[in-house]
Amino acid sequence: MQNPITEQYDHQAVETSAQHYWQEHQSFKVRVEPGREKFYCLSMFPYPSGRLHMGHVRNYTIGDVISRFQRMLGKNVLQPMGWDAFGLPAENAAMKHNVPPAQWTYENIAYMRRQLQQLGYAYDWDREIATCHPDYYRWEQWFFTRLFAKGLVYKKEAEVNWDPVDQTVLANEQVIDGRGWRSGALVERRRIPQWFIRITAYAQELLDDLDQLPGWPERVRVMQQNWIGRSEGLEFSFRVAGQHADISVYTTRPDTIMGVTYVALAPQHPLALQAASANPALAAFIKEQDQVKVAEAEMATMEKLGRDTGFKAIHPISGEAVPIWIANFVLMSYGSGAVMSVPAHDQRDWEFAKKYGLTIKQVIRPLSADSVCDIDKEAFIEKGILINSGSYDGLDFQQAFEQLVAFFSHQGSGRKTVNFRLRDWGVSRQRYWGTPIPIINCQACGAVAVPDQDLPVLLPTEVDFDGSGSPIKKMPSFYATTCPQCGGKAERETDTFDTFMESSWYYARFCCAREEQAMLNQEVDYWLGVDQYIGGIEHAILHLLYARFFHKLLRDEGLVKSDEPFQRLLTQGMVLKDGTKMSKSQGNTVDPEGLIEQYGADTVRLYMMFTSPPDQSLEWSDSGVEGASRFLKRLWKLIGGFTPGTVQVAVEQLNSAQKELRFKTHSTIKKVSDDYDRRQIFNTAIAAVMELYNELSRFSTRHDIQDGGQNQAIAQEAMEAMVLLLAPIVPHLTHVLWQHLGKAGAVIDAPWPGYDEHALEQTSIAIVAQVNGKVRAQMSLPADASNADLEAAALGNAAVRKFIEGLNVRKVIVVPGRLVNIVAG
RNA sequence: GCGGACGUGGCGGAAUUGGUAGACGCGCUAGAUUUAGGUUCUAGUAUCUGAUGGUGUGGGAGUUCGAGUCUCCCCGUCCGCACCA
Repeated sequence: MQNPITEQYDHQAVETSAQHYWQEHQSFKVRVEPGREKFYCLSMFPYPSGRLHMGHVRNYTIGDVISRFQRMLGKNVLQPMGWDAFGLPAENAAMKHNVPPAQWTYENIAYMRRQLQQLGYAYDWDREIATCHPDYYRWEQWFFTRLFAKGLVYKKEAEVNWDPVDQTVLANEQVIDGRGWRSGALVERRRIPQWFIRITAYAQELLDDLDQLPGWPERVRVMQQNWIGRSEGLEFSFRVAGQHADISVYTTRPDTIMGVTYVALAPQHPLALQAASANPALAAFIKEQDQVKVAEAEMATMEKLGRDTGFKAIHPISGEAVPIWIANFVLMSYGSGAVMSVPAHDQRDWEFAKKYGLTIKQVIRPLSADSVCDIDKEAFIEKGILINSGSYDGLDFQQAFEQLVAFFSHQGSGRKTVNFRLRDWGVSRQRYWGTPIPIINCQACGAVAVPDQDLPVLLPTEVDFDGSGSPIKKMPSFYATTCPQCGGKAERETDTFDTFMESSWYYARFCCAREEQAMLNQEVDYWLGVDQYIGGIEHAILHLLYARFFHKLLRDEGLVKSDEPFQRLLTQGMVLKDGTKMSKSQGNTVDPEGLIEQYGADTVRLYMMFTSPPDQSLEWSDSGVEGASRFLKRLWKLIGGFTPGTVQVAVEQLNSAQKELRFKTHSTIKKVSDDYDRRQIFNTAIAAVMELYNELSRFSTRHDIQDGGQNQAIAQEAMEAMVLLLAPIVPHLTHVLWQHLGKAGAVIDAPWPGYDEHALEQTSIAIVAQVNGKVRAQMSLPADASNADLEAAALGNAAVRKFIEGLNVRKVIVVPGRLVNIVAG
């Protein structure tokens, strides 16, 4: 290999040289090393859509910087990469370009893998995973059959979008303005049997264990908390006058029960349907509400609408008869699809009551005089003291809650209930390009799991893809089979799994990616949990919740030992251009490949890390890339043009200029180390190194840094620090410069630099003198000056005296090492 | 509507524990080199003022010797959830 040290920075030569070295030495291949501290750094794996976009580059650069930093700290770092390879885009591409989804996917993977390698990411490619490969999805099928045996999965009917022309199920994104995206036909709602996993059985644990995740951003935890949506309340029933059926309701405000003036039903509620069967006007109203629900955009501004059913409910305490209404704001999918309505103390109930002239009865009064309570203007929704509630008068919320729960429990007509907003996870997709669900349906035996020895259920890749539904639904060679239990004729499930299934456990499979005999092996005990996970905020809820859930399922199957998969989470911000998200549909993308060609991978990496903190959005700027490139050229020129010497730094012999530069070097090491490790803010780390560069550059114009003495030694120390501190961000350039500085071994194997406390000690420090909080003078004082010395220096300062002349000094505040503030008046 | 984050030069952003606001980079201005342009280098660059100095972190109040940072109210932007009983 040609020596890439040339006068001009040749990024191509530099990057080829470094990448060759890593490949030859298998630098990033890792194995379990018991007793050695590990670090597992994972970036969310990409969908192989064809080419990398800037969002990928940002995500993977952040992960690579953290990985390389941890490696320099001496840890055994696992950084794997793979492909979230199943999904709808492959099917769309198949139809558009007439190429089988498998071929399209594998071609994209090959292309994107090369792009990632160009960027110099330190991945252990021996662990590469593609989720569409049977070696991967077979274990997902196996695991599903374990859950099936435990009763953690079940089948029930659920709604899908049905295109009556194409005779196919549509994903939500394929429904545009209520019509199929290809046929343009009005989409219908159909109920078909689908598989569900009981995530609700883990709802409480998923909520509680958020407390075990201090390394996650607060907002992600809050989002998950809201999504799980736990509430405590009372569940009880109303008898319906003249009917057998009761109406079960759930309330979080049992204290307002004496204020119930009507009961509201969801349009789909059984009693609503019963009332409609004898009343065409009601039936029409219900049908109308069903249609409105399809157009979700209108939900936001929807007016509250309802109809009286004519039925009366009997209040369980007062025995009073109250009307039963159908209301469009009551959801069939939450609670029991019916609510007790207390218009005085619930704003929705209040609006509804006002509109239809229903009674409003106040039963709560404010606790304090500050609260505004005007039932004529709006509902009073705060908790307070009960009134107009018979024997419950005078109680507060908590007392009323307990007494009412006791009352209903004693009667056997109600109980305290915990409700979750979280629904069970529907995993069936009526799609081709996904993991086949390993179930055989037998007329006699019902749903039977595919036995272990028959796994995997292979997804045929030689398919005729015409786009009207999944091809395997039309392939008897796939679905015709026999029942594993009775041996009779049976059919396979032709649905495939939601692709969130694959991404819910890939982090664990990376620990033992080539294991052929099991889903996971004991290597996961060494590598898990993931110490640092990096990905987009758009996955804050679904992916991260499903993966947490799956981890608990794996734990309960004895496959992993911990409760949570991801210890520390970094959610990187979007890449924007002209103020909006960079995306194909916006037509404002910048192709990373062209940039890498023009400027090199290091410039692209540096720019990405320098422009914004990782969790904030990044505004694209072409001139910013130029700036990053300029800095690397300057660095190259300074260090590449320097000849390293053999003289050691002799701390005791330094003059003040040398001491100053050395102070800068070591304070930079200290600051940058903290930025990488604790703060995870890289733009300020780079800025600090730039400052050190500027100082060294100034030093080199005033002093001969090739003097064979201390100037050279101190300059060299600064250069070595800069190379090491930038190594995680611009690994190629620093690889070559490290060699140039005459160091043995590669920079990736160099230890992270420590700083010398002694170098941080200063003999004199700058102190600010303030008068009444305003800066009036800068003073240079000995570092060991006492508070009294500082005060005396400030009071004696000519500039300060001008401002306190004729005033009484009332107080002097001394902040050691920083400032003196004189309060005078 | 509810929940969360945020608001600092022409721009991206810095100020980590309440202690010199504007680090670093971009852009811009002037000069040097080269000169066809670009590159590179040097100096300057919040704002008002001739200067001393005054003003300044969305607006208003407050706490403090001292507030970009803490408290309250208002305005605005972004994100999430969308009638959750």
